[in-house]
Amino acid sequence: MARGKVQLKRIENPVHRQVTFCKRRAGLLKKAKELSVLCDAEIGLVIFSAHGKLYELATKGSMQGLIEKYLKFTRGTQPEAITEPHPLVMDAKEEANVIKQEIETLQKGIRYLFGGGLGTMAMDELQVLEKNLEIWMYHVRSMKMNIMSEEIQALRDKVLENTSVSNFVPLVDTSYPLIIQDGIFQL
Amino acid sequence: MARGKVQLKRIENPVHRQVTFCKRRAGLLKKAKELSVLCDAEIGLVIFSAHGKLYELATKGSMQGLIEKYLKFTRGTQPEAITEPHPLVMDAKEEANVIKQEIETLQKGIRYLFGGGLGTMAMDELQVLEKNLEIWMYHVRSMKMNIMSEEIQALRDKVLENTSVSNFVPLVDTSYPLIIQDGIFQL
DNA sequence: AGCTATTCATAAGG
DNA sequence: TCCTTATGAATAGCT
Repeated sequence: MARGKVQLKRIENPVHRQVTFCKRRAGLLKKAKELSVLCDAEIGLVIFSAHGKLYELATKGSMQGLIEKYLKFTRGTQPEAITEPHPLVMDAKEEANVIKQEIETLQKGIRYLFGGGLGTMAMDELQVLEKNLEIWMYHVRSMKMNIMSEEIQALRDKVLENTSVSNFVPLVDTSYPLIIQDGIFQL
Repeated sequence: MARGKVQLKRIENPVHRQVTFCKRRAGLLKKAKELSVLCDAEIGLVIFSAHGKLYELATKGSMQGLIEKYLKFTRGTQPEAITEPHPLVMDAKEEANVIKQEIETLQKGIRYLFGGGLGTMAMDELQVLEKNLEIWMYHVRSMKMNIMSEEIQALRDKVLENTSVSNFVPLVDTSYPLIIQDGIFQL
């Protein structure tokens, strides 16, 4: 474009990224409108910013109508799509929604760290993020303890090697697992 | 654009219109992809040609997922939005794929943050990760406390409004900062 | 938010 | 449809 060729990768500088997002978003929406008018096409454009804000455009009619048209169109193309709301499937869907929500919150949290406080998170989102951080912390500490207990075991073996007849009493009992089994916490 | 300024109206010549449609459609799709990559945005673009042919683009995940996200988003904004059972039953496989992709992105973010895979981390790396998690937790809790103290202040103002002569004694003193100033910890 | 130097997109023509 | 080219648009880097 201008004063420097663009790299086709995520712009790391948050300020640059935000500025570019504003400019290019405007450009994209304009182009979409132009194409629709010039060539008599029906266009729907949905943009979710990295911070979750929504920008949209629907030429000819509403986005709702366009979505329905799209779904009807793709139904015909993909005949194996499920058309029956099976109770079991619905349960799985529900669960998937919960997970998606959590992922979104986590992403927001990461972006908050990256962008240096650009995001504005609500209380409930913060609660989820905090809980997940605790879970991660648990994992990290589990791994640390794993490493430590392995090291202890190795040292102990060494000690036993050097004292064939040993009256060494371990300070820490590693015959039972020191840490809780991994996988108890699920994101 | 070139060799002649464009008129913002439907191109009457069908051949010209078709050619322009092809070119500009390609350009629009390209621009949408670029915006998504450069600015980390999630974009959905649907184009129905005048003859009813569909062209589409969904960055990050599937169009189905994006449509669901969009509808969820607009449900909250538009209370009078359609709440009738939408034919949006996505098959579980597709949904799982979307989620997996999101998780991958999330992991990428984490790996980027802490540099290195979680699976094969040495003790010193784990120490760094643990410390970063603590810092993150600090940020999250600071934000929570910010929100809470703001709420307390707002409630207090309300109470003072309603009791012109007040003998109300605050339980928490917010005349001094409740939380440590943000930005003390630096990644 | 504006400004300009550049790069990009593309209308017209072959 | 693809290539070329002249030219209008978009926009990156600054301020």
